[in-house]
Amino acid sequence: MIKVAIVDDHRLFRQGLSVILASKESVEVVGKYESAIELLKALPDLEVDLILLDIDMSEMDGITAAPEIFKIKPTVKVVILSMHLSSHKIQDAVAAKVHGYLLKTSSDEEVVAAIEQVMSGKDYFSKEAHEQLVESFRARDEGQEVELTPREIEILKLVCEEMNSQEIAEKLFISVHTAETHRRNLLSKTGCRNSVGLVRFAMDRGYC
Amino acid sequence: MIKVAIVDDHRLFRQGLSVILASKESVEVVGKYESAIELLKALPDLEVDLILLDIDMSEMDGITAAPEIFKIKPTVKVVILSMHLSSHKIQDAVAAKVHGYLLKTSSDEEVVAAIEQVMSGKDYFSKEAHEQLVESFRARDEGQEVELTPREIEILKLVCEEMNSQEIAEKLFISVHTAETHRRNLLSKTGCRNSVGLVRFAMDRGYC
DNA sequence: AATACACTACCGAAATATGAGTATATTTTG
DNA sequence: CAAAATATACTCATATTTCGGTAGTGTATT
Repeated sequence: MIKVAIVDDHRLFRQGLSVILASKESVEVVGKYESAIELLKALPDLEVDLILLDIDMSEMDGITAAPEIFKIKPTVKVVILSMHLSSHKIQDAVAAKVHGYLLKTSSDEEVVAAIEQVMSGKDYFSKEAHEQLVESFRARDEGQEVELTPREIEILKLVCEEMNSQEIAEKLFISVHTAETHRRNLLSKTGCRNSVGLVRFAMDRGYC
Repeated sequence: MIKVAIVDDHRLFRQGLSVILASKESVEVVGKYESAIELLKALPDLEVDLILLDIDMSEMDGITAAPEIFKIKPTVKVVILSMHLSSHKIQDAVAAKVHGYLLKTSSDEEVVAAIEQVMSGKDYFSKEAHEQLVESFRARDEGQEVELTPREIEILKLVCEEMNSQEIAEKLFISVHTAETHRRNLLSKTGCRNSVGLVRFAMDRGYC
């Protein structure tokens, strides 16, 4: 029996998945948590083989939580359960060294298959996630992997709050020129045409 | 036994909820659909008392679907199951005359309670949804109920696509002045400070 | 020591957006 | 039909963004 924990802030989903998995022969649900923080608290005393981790959670998202999980229990397996097919999230998930990525549109059979495969030592990425990943690598070859500096991210967030360069400068105690330079660099790095593009970029990346 | 149908594009959620509800005495799940369109197709021949309807679906969202459902089966009850607590969505749901609004963070007991209450003829709105609704009405008293004209929505969408007034004008075969006027009206109606605010507004309203 | 990078700051100019008005044609609606 | 709402177009003025440069300073890495 594979000991599985479920982390998802939607109680109905958590309970439903738990009932489904409980009916499977190879799987045993040993814990349900409504946030990554709760899981992290319980983890040291938890006997668990694999964690099904939601991404979109309010307090701490799954991808941030994964490294923390591995710090506490380096041998535990982590499989991401996500709603949407965001290429950045998949890339982040891979970078966080999770062992699998599933969509909530999957069937229960696929979840069990993924759990079993991951426990056997192989990673499991759903077909859609896999395709998205391949596409991302292609796009990377084509040219751009957008890497923002911490300061740029800071400026980006303020742009998203409807602030103009003047206000950003005042808020960060820098010159307007500097704020403008950062904005220009943001535009050129992201390939956006204007601030509208920046907001969309920021939202896609989860910066706001 | 109350005959219930479930509409949600996440198969795991759909199946999980179905299993949960199947174990309840008063409820019988008579159908599961992964999109509103599928449900609408099946509806004429479906004996159903109440439909649990997800909001965030790719093809047709729940709130758009509700009126179509009532056209086909005027007596059926509709309860919205949503992930997030967006005040606009709740308002839209109320406007669409659905009979209930639940969050996916609810417990299974609350879902059953809601189903039973709605079937008894009363509406059921979760505590959080109710509070949000009260707040919205307060905000309405304070001043603004933002109503955009179809043309304004059209301009708004193009703004969200990183187009400037010149390009919008060309695209819509109107003068730049007109495009600019629409933009300014959008800013003043929504109370936003710049285009960045407009994008966020548009996203919140589901225009993009 | 040299190189690279991030952050900072500036200049000048062109393109766009925003603010405050006015005005008219068309469509919708009571 | 008349009134109201909507879409259209304009002027003048100012603010802001965007684009093209250049460049010093500190820090980390090779």
